[in-house]
Amino acid sequence: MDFYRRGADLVLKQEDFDLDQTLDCGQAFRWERRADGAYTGFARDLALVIRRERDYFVLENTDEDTFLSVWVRYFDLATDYAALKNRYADDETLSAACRFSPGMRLLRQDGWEALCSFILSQNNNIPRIKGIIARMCALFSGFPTPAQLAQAGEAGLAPLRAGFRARYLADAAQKLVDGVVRLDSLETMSLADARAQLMQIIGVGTKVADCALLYGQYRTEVVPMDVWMKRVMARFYPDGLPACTAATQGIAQQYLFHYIRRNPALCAL
DNA sequence: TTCCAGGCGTATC
DNA sequence: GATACGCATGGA
Repeated sequence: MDFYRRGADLVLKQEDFDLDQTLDCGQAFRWERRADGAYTGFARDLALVIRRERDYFVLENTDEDTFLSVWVRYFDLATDYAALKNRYADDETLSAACRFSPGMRLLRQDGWEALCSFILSQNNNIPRIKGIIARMCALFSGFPTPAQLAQAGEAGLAPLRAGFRARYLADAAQKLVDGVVRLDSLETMSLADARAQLMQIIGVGTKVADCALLYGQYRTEVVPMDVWMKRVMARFYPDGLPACTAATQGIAQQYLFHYIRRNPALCAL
């Protein structure tokens, strides 16, 4: 990681980082790709335009303080992905997945946003998930707080066209407002306790809870088992993920998920 | 028209 | 604990 200020922008030299592979791989739903390849999106309420330029990235209108305090963490720039991929190279399938998207990184998203996003993901497809979240942000002039969603209630969320998931979203919001569910200690809690905490919410089962923990709390030991990962496990890992994934199985999962989504024939029997 | 989508709640065995 | 089914919505 090497960076410097250039006018109003911040220039970043960063290996193992590709915008398409990181921002359009099914982990975050609020980044939009412009025709020129730049991405516009948010970490919490902080907006960013980021683009690739030759051998570096440009973060528009970003100073060093904001970069260091927000974006280094959000893009997980302090983690050595070359070292991770080197370890994963012991496994043939994982090695192929890493070669397929060598610039993928695990985003450290806001916990509440990740929870909402993956509540909305169930029995749904990615373009529609993005659409629902876009309508939600439009309705509330930004990503809504739990209090805003709770006040809107299930009926107030009708414009989102989220279907049966509106009730789940409203329940999550209400339980956070009431303090029944707390997100602030999920990062350090035992995995069992963290899952149990989240699964008090109607519409949050093991898979959604695990996504909330991986993408919203950086619990990299968690592997969300969606239909695609179940296919990957059945086809390549009947005895479980290899030992080389160690405590970062969640990141390994993201390489595998993206690989199989873009190459579904690999799991055809 | 029918099927399917980063699942979950409920009923039933 | 395993399995079957409905669920809102919209694109293929």
